[in-house]
Amino acid sequence: MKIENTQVQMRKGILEYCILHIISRGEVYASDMLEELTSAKIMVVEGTLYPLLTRLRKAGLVDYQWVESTSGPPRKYYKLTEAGQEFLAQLKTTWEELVASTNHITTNHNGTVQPVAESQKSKES
Amino acid sequence: MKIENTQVQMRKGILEYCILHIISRGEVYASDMLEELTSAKIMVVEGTLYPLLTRLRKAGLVDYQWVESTSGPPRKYYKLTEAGQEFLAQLKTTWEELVASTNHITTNHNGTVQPVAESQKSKES
DNA sequence: ACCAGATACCTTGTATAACAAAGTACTATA
DNA sequence: TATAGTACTTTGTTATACAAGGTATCTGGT
Repeated sequence: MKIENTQVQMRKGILEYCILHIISRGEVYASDMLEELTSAKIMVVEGTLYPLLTRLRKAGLVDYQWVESTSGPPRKYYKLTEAGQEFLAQLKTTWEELVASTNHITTNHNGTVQPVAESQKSKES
Repeated sequence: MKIENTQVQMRKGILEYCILHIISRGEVYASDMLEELTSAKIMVVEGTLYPLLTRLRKAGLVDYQWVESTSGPPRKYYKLTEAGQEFLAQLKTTWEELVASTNHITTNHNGTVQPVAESQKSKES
């Protein structure tokens, strides 16, 4: 079990939340998102972002329009749909509850368990 | 894309962190953990917890001993190994950074993007 | 006109992990 | 010796992050 795997797991879901948030603040294209996520120290790569954006679009949470660039190929500028805004609001609740729950557990909300008495121990198998 | 999926994703990784934390506070067996996680509103089921505990043990992060119960079959009481304690410390850092990064993005750390001018828009494809 | 480099987006294959559901095993009680 | 309750295990399914490689468009130099 590598620490990297767990870190990846932790990012999952949060990524979706962060991306919806970034899109909610104004129209952006993929490189904008990558830049913002990277500067916030949330690692993402293209191979993760593009399929995620496709999933969000297929689910009707985001929509995009092609916009020509003055310095390269056209870009897909994304924005939230109405359904996306509702979804984001739900995610916000989920996230906040999850952080609260985690804090509850990790801030030594202690006192439930006692060490097992030697006399009760059975043989190791 | 169902909200449940994203909620599941969000729990991933966090779960591992919470379980290691619970184990770090004293010897517990699976039902203890389920109870604590449930009361903290973090949903888990047996089919998730047991394989996770097996993974943690194979990775040398936790260890257990069989302890006879006065009211049923014997139980596996888990505790952290030294490697598990180090791992937990690393996870703590990862988690805190992730919360900070997410807050950074979601507390409208705004101002990067402008709406796209109508004149720049290309035709929808 | 052509080519190199930069930019933007897409696809395929692999590995991991949560979950549902069904199964095994042990204990106490009637 | 059934029955119920507790504890632990396993199998199959599904979702998704990521690495790596691919396609398409535009600009600037020659």
